[in-house]
Amino acid sequence: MTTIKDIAREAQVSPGTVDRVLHNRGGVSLETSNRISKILKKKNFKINQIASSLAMKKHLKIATLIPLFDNENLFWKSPHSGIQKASQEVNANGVEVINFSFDQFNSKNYIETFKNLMKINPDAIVMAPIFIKETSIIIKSLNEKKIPFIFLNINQKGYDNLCYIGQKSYEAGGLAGQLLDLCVFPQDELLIVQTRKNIDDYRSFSQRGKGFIDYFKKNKIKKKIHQIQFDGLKNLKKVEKKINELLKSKKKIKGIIIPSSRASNIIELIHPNIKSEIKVVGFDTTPKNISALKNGQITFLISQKSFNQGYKSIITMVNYLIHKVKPELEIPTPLEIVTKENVEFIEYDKRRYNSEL
Amino acid sequence: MTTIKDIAREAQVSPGTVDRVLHNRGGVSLETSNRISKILKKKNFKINQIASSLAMKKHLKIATLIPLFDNENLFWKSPHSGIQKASQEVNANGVEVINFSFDQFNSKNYIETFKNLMKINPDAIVMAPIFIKETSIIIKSLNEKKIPFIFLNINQKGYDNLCYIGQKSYEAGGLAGQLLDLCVFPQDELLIVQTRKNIDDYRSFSQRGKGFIDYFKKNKIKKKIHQIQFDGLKNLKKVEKKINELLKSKKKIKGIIIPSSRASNIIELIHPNIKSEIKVVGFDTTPKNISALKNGQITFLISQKSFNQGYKSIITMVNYLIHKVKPELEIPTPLEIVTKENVEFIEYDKRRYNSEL
DNA sequence: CTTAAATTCGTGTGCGTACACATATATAAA
DNA sequence: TTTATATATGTGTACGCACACGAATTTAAG
Repeated sequence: MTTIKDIAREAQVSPGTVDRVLHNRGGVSLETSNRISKILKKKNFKINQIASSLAMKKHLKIATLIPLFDNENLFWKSPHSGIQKASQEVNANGVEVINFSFDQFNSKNYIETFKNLMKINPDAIVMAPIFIKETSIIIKSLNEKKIPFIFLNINQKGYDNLCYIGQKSYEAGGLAGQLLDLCVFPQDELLIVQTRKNIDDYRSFSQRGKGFIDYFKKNKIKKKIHQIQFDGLKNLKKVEKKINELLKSKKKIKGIIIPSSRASNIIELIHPNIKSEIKVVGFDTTPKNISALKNGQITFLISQKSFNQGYKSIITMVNYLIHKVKPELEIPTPLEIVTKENVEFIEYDKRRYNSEL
Repeated sequence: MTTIKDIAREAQVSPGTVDRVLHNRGGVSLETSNRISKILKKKNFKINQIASSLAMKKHLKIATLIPLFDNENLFWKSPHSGIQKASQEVNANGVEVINFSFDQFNSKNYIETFKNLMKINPDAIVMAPIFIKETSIIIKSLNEKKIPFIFLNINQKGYDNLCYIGQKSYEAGGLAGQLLDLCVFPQDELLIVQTRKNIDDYRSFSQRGKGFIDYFKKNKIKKKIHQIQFDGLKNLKKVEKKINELLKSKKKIKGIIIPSSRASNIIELIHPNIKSEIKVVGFDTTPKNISALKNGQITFLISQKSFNQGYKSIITMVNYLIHKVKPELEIPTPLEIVTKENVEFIEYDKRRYNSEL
C-alpha cells in the first residue's frame, strides 16, 4: 500500500506538499505539482479514507424534520429506523444526525419544531414537507441561510430541494391496477376506498388512485371502477355501515384498492361473507396490514420500503456534503409486492457490519 | 464524543486499561474492570471504528469461488457485482477480497480453481458449492486448515459452513403457486417446465417445483398440474416442437411456471396465439427475462436479489472475522415479485456514500 | 525475610492524513 | 542594496485507537 509519505519520498518533497497536490489546495509550483501528479498516477495512489476521515474530524450536523409515530399511526416508525441506521454508519465519518419530530396533524407544531431545529445550526436538513403553506415559510428560511435540504416521502414541487426520495405514487397505483386486473374475472368491478376526504391533490393517496384508474385506460381494459370516500376513520360504525351497504348493492365488485396505509382498518369492517370473495390491495407494511395479509384478508400489499427511504436520505445528504455528489432529482424507492407467501422474507435488516459497538 | 481517554480519566486509570476492558483482553482486576465498565455504559461509549481500523491495520484476505458469467449465462453477474460493492466498502477496513471464478459446467475446473485460490492463503472463503463430490474434497481441505467458509446461492447440507446465504427455493415455488392461482380461473390447469433433466434433488429448480405443487396441496386447492422436462436448451427446435404440441393438446393449461432462470428462452418458443392466453411465472431478473416481462410474455418474475446475496456474503464474513459475530445458519434473501409495472423500480444501487476514492 | 513469579496497570509508538504554522526562496518595491 | 511581500515548501501535531513493552504492585515460594 502506497502512502503519502512514499510519494513524498520519491518526489523529494514533504508529505504536506503531496497533500496540497492531492486536494489541489494551491501553493505548489507547477513543476513540483506535475512531478508529484505523475508519481501519484504511476503508483496508482488512493487516499486512505480511514486515515482521511480520522484526520479531518469533520463535524457536520444533519437535522431531520419528520412526523412522530405512535401506536395508532405507525407508518413513520420505519423511516425513523432507516435514519437511525444511516446515522450510526455516518457517525464514524464525523456526521451527527439529530431528529426533530412533529405532530402530523398540527401545522403549528410543524413550524415550532422547525424553529427548535434551527437553533442547533444544522448543516443540512432532511424533511417531510407535509403542510403546504408552512413549508413555503420553512424553505424561505432555509434558502436565506443556504442550508441544503431533501424532501423525504412527500414531494412538494417548485422548490430547489436537493432531491426527493420516495415512492412514485402514481406508478404504485398502476401496479395495484395490474395486480387486481390479473386476479379478478374480466366482468368483475372494482372499488377505490379513500380513507380521507378533501385530500390535497399532491398527496400520495390521490395519486395512487389516479394511477390505478389510468392503468385500465392505458391498457384499454374496460372496467367499472367505483369510488367511496370517508372523512377519516373516527366514526367506525358509520364507515362499516356505508361500505357494507355499497358492497351488498354492487355485487359485482370483486376487487378493492385502499390507497392509504389503512387497508386493514377498512377490511376488518367488511362482512365475512362478502370479504371472502374479494381481492384486496393495500399499501405499506404496517404491523396491522401485515397481520391482515397473513390471515388472508389482504391479497397484496405494496410497500414503499420506507425504511430504505429514511436510510437513503441520510446517505445521500452525506454524499453531497462530504463528497459533493449531486444526487438525481428524484430517487424513487422500489414498489415492493408483498403477499402471504413472501411476507416472511421482506427485508428489515437494520444491522450492518459496523453498526454496532 | 467520548473517547477512551475520557473514560480513562474518569476511572483514574490509563487508556491502555480501558482498552483491555473493551476487548476483554484480561489482565485487569475485577474491581477496576467493573468500575470502567460502569463508566463505559454511563457515557454510552462507542468505539470509533475509524480510529480502530486505522490502528489495527488488519489485513484479511477473503477469497470467493463462484461461477463465471458470460452472455449466455448472465445469472452470476449479479452476485459478482454485489461482492464487488461489499469489497469496496470493507476495503476501508483493511479487508481484501479476491475473486476466483470457474466454469460451472466443468467440475475439474472447479477443483483447479480452488487449488489456485489456496495459493494466496485466504483467511476465509465465500463459495457456491456446485458439484457434490468435489465440494466434499474442498471442504475437507478447508477444515484441515481451519478456514471458515460461507455457502452462497447454493446450499449443501452436512458441512459446517458458517452459514448459507440464498433463496429459500421451496418457498419461492410456493409463492409462484399463489401468484398463478390468483390469476387463472379455478378450472384452468398449470404446467411446470423444467429446462434440465436429471437435476439433483437439492437444486433450486426442483425445490421450486416441489414448493409449487405443495402450495396447492397445503391450501387444498384442486389443480391439475402438468410437467415437462428438457435436457438443456441446446436443441431448440425439438424443445419448440414438444412444448407447442403439449399446449395444443392440453388447451386447459393457462399458467406456466419455469423454475430455472431460463423462462424467456422457453416463452419465445411458444406460438403467439397460445402464448397470449397464458400467464407465466419465471425466476431471476436476467436481462432477457426482464425484456420478456416488459413486452408481456412473462407475467411475474420472482427475483432472489442475487446482488444482495453477494453483498451480504462478504459483509457477513467480515462481521465474523473482525467482530466475531456468528451469523444465522440460514440467511434467506427476499422473494421479490417483479411485474411490468414495477420493474423500473427494482433496486440496483451499487453505489454507496464512501465507495469511491 | 528474600527472591521469584504472577498479576495489574501505565507509557509510548504507529497508523495515514489534514492542517496550522514556520521557514526558505523568489520577486517586487523602495 | 535593503526591505517588504508573495510564493513555495517543510515541520509538527492532532485525530482515536491497538498493541507491545515494561514498570509497579501483589502474591507465592523458598
